[in-house]
Amino acid sequence: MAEKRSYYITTAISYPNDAPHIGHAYEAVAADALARFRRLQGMDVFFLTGTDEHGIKMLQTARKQGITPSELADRNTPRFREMVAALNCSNDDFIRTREARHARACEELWRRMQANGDIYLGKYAGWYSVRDEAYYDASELKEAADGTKLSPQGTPVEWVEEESYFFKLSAYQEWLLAHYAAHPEFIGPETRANEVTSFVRGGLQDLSISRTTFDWGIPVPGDPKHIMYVWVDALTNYLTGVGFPDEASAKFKRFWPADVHIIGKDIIRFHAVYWPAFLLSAGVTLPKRVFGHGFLYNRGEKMSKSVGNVVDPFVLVDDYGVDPLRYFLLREVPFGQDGHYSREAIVQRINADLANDLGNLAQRSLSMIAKNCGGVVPAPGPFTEADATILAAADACLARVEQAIDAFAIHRALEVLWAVIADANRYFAGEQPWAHKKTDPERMGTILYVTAEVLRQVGILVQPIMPESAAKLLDQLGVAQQARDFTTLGPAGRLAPGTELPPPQAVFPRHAEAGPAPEQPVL
RNA sequence: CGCGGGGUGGAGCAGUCCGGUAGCUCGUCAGGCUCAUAACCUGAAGGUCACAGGUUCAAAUCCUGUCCCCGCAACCA
Repeated sequence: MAEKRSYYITTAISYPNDAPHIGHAYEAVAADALARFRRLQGMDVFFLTGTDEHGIKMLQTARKQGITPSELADRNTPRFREMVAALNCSNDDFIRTREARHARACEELWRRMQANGDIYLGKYAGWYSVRDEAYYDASELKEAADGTKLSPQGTPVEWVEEESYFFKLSAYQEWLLAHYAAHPEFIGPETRANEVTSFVRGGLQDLSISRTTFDWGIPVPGDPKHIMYVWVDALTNYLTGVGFPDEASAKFKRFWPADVHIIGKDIIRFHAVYWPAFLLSAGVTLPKRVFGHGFLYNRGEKMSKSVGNVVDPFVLVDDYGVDPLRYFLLREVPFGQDGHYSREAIVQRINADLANDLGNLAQRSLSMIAKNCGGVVPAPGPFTEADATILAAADACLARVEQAIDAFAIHRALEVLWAVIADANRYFAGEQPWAHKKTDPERMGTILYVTAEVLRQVGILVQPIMPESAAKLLDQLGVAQQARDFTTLGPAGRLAPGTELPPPQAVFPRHAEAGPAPEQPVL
């Protein structure tokens, strides 16, 4: 009995200083689809998400609202948990960085970096941007019209002097470059890898990794007036999630190193530069990949509360349903690139792809089976060339979809499936099963069988994207619960003639938008 | 000279790395079918591939320059 391969996938942990928005939803859904895909491939998957509750921004937001940071975290973290649930994500754990297990992990990581001689106490004097949570070199600064200094990102900076621990990041520059060269798959997509490489080539400075100006965070071991820099804290969640520092634990041995960290493109630097350096210093194996997805824009505009185009993921789920929303996000936006969303685009996808193409194919074939084949899967006669061709196309899907998923091209995987769905609609129209009803019922049965078999395979392959809808479709095809993983694809799991089918029901109804889209831009 | 992405038929995109008949989805128009969720199938119209030079037998694709748009920098991943 071959041992199952393990697969550890994470999202970035969300910053709960405000309610979740569509960007969080997008990342969670993408990671979930990947996790579900690997499970169906037979892998032993661990999927982690959570919230990053420390950091000075939490402190500031809390102060503004007149509450403590822990109250703020307690108020917002549940919203993220609920969002993940509302999106039907299959995460195996949900980590909060305030948990005791996480402090243990951070402390241990710190001690090891220290033991390795990479942490030293110094004095930091520099231009600090509170908003960016980062120090900047004087040469990086810009000046505003009124003469005040701004960070390269345009945020205000102030001159700060404090005692601080430093991490010898500079010592890792060459090693990082060598690592990128030796593992070109480490950073994806390629454009992000190029950015990171050129950033590292530009030279790395030691990183200030502690603060003494506030106490919201994890204290430095042995020097508790220092609080760990929020990124040391946040990145370590990936280790905490699988049991670090208990490296002997079954979980840690099973799942570390992570197969992939799914993150937003804006935090690539932390994951592709700092994180591997920390881990190398601490003697912990590096994650295999870091993948930065793109951003979603509302009709080409940045979402903004003042413009009124912020989209609440809960509202989208209510309006369109979880599965259509998941499908839209993963089909419309090439994974790794930026994308746009709008109500029109979502409705367009739902109606064209889900209702017209897939839903209608199921309906037209299943209703004929219900009416003309006594509601059981018909026994096919000999296959014609057309039958064999469409079956072969369906059988070939798995390999092509796997290839796309391996490349993190989720949208391509869906393209592959929808190409087969289009072929099947063409096949159905061309073979005209209804024309054989009276003259050649066996031929009709064969066509319906072949169509249903194509639907079975599509249904199985689309489970990671739309778990509930795929389940409904497979129910209607009489596919047993235990016959829905990828080993049943291809000839191995052909529909069994004679299987009784439930009365067909529309799986993907058309969506009629009530009234004009509310967020029409008036520009 | 802030950083990054992009300008391809009405809309949104692929193709650009590795030059060689310009492709897809949606929309439009015409036809077909009638099993089906007014769905499905077929066909058509529609593009000097931002602009200007250059290299080449040949450029959307390579080189140089120019113009324009968008995102980051603000309650963002």
